[in-house]
Amino acid sequence: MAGRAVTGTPGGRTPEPAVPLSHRVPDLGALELLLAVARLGSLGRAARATGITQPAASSRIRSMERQLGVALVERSPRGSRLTDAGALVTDWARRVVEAAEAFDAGAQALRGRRDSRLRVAASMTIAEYLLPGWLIALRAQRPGTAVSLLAGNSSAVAERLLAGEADLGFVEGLEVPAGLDGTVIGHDRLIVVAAPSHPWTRRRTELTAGELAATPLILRERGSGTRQVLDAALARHGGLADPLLELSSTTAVKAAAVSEAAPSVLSELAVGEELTARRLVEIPVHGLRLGRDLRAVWPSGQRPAGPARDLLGLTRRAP
Amino acid sequence: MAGRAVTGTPGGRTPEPAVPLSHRVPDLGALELLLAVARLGSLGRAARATGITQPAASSRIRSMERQLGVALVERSPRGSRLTDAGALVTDWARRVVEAAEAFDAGAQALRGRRDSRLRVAASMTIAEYLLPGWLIALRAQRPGTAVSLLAGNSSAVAERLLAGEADLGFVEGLEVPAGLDGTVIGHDRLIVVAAPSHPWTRRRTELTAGELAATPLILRERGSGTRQVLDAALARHGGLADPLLELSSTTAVKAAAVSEAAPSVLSELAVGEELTARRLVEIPVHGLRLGRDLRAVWPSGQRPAGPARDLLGLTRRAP
DNA sequence: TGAGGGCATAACCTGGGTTTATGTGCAGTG
DNA sequence: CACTGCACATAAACCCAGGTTATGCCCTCA
Repeated sequence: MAGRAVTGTPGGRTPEPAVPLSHRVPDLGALELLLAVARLGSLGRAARATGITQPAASSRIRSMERQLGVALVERSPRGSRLTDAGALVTDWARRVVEAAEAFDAGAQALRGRRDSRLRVAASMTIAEYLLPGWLIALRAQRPGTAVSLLAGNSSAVAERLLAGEADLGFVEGLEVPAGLDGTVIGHDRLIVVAAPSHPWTRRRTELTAGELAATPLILRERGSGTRQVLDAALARHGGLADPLLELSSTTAVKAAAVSEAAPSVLSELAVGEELTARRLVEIPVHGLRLGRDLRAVWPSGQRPAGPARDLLGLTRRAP
Repeated sequence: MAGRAVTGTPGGRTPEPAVPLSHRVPDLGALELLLAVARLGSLGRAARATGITQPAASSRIRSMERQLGVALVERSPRGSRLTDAGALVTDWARRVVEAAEAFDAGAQALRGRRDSRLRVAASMTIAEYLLPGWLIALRAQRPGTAVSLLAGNSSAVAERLLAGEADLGFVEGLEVPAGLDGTVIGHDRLIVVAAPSHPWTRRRTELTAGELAATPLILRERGSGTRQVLDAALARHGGLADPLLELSSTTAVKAAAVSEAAPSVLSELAVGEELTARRLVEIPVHGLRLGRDLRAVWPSGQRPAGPARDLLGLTRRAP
């Protein structure tokens, strides 16, 4: 039997670094401070904006420069400007801070107690990849809104809504669960991806569903949402071959696909960045549709109002 | 006069939070530890993997749970497993850690002294969005390689290569600078984007280049690479209208496009994530090609060898 | 029932980051 | 030409998050 369940890291992964990442990368506070300096053009103003004193900011920036071995800001008696290297570092820092903002938005919703003003129930994929961005936008637009989040599969989401334990739900799937109304807010598809070095990226003829079904892939474990969709879609093409590797997290699958010599099937949402950076390449498959709608749902009849309506507005394709 | 140069943050931006992000998000060390727990299934093993002792790990996870107000791991006498909320948090944490890894890879190259084994010169866009990913991959594949990075425009890259001060260059543009050989490794295009609520996202007829030229946009300041390309492309369509807003960083432009009522033109690489998360929508423009090739370049005749060859291999579309 | 793996608690230590207080350099101004 | 304002640097004292060592409890398994 070929498909062994493996939970560890795949072969070509970065080895555990001798000195952990956190000792080589400035902490979030320092990165935020750097962004503030870039934005405001002065250490003192940046200090005030981040709620610390000017000497603290000065020392923090200095120790960051020492840690990175690069001068980041040019001090002058009239303010501070980024150096060229500083501008580059700031851009990288911004991506870290943005990820941290998404983390914060999600975590805040997750903590939310039952008395939150807006209770959201969402499927895993949506909760993981889309909700944090929406929540950041919601916070910008309606700063007061407290959100709580419950993540589960479609039927769990439906249950919560029908029990009155959630105000708005998000599900991915082909149809609206019974008892709910909904609207399509976007679309997700499973796509076949491979490392740029894989032979499939050089094919002249399109891959067929049959070929895909016959090829051992790197996949999420059986029972995951994406795995179910894939199993169903390929049933008519001879069924899925035993996977080359079964991993328990989407990220592990991506990492394996990047470094191993095998293709994988993943949600488009999960691999957006890898595709634009060309760490992975999409392989078109002839005649295989693995799309599914993303829907906002609510109990039949009760159109969302108040904060739920605000959030819904942020998520709609084109209102 | 419509186009005022503004460097501050645009209107609808998130206000400076009362308590900074860094106090609401666990630090990188804690996030790394959480990932290790997820991967290894035990606090003790995770502690060892991250170079701390078991009690330290225990206390760190506990304080993270206190901070977030959510139970993340389920302790048992036989190990620790993530809770549902923990799995979600771990996914968000992974994105932060990945951004930090990219930061580290870039910073390490930036620090690289002149004696590094591989000296890379790259254009801003490539250095910002693509190189960090490549460097992570290179580190995984050839752990020893020390890389140094110099970022500048195409002519600066060419100069460095010809002066023998860089081993491999990356440029975006329509042609290979004189004296260099090169190979196309990818493609970038400028695309028109707008917030999902913008009327342009609902057009039935495709936007024309003339309409685009006549519309006040949110743009990078004059002199930036993307601005030059856009100016040139729209010259024959009546020239660019005065911008609605001129901002000095790509991220500021993105933020403004998301929250303001005006479209923008940005590199596809810069907005990949916003597009997949549908915070921005691409607006097709009839008959306007704003593509440019991404090329690896080196001095004529001297085909890259050694580490330069390794890096080149990682970046190629399909070898 | 003893051994071992896994987590929690306690007591103590350390260092990075903070604050307050003060000094230096430059620019614009009456 | 001093004076004032602003920006950054330095110094000294403090604080606490996170680390370590030592130990105990709990559960499982041979």
